[in-house]
Amino acid sequence: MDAKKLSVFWPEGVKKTRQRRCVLSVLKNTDTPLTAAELYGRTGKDAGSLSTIYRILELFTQKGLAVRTFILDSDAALYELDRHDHKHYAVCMVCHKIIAVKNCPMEAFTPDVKEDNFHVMGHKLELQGICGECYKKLA
Amino acid sequence: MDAKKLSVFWPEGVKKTRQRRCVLSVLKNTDTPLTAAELYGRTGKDAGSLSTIYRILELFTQKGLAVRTFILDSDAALYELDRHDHKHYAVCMVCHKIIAVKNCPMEAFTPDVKEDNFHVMGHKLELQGICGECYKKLA
DNA sequence: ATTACTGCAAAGCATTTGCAGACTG
DNA sequence: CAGTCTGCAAATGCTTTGCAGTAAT
Repeated sequence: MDAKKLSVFWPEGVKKTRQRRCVLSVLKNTDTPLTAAELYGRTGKDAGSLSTIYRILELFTQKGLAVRTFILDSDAALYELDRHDHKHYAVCMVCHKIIAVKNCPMEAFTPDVKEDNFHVMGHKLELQGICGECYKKLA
Repeated sequence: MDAKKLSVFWPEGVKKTRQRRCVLSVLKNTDTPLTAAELYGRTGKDAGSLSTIYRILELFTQKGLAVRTFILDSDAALYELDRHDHKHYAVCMVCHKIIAVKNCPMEAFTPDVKEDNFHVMGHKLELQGICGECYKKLA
């Protein structure tokens, strides 16, 4: 993750610091969303204190660099680079692995909320189930 | 909400207390999910302390009487009676009103996670947008 | 009576914030 | 150098828990 490549991402007027570079780098090299704590653990503290990581994640989110999500009944927020690829997730109920879903059911769907005159602007879909590996292990 | 009707819901081996009756009654008469705090406020303290409400909600959830959800970027858990009606929600981005969606896009959809051999057992869908009232108010 | 339930207060997480010092541009 | 960012520690908001007292069967 050399600085040149990262600089492509960098928004105007945002200072480059070791911590921010580090957080961006980790996000760039991960394809599943991470919690702030996971990022903290995964960076060997190069990304700074936990509070700094939270601040950086909020900054990135505001600048449109990252997106924040929540998964199921978990209470920790997940962050990932915004790759603009309209992703959804399947979550394994056994090992909690997170798997990207390639296609989206909403593409050809018009939700029936018209009677309320609701203007749909986006959606969030999450599949629950059991991943192949865990399924095999089941008796 | 007389006791007779509520007793239909009551699971075996669970004691009937004023607090539990009260929580069940409020849930029964509401069609949008509520937070523990909302329940607390709405019951005039008949449902007991906040910690009791949390305990009751967890009990109901374990007994299959209620279901727990999370909405978008909110961090508070929502609870509602489990009416087994496969509901989804549309959430207004302005006033945060929650509206039930009548039909489900997943009915005729097979998600493309087969390559991972993922066994889909359920899903969660949430629409984001602006409700009719808020839309009108926008300049 | 026995056993389970409640209230209170304190503890636990994830996340946010105040402030003084450190670093970027 | 000026303005911003970071670290630390304390504060917050939601939720859980320990314990002693209270109520249900």
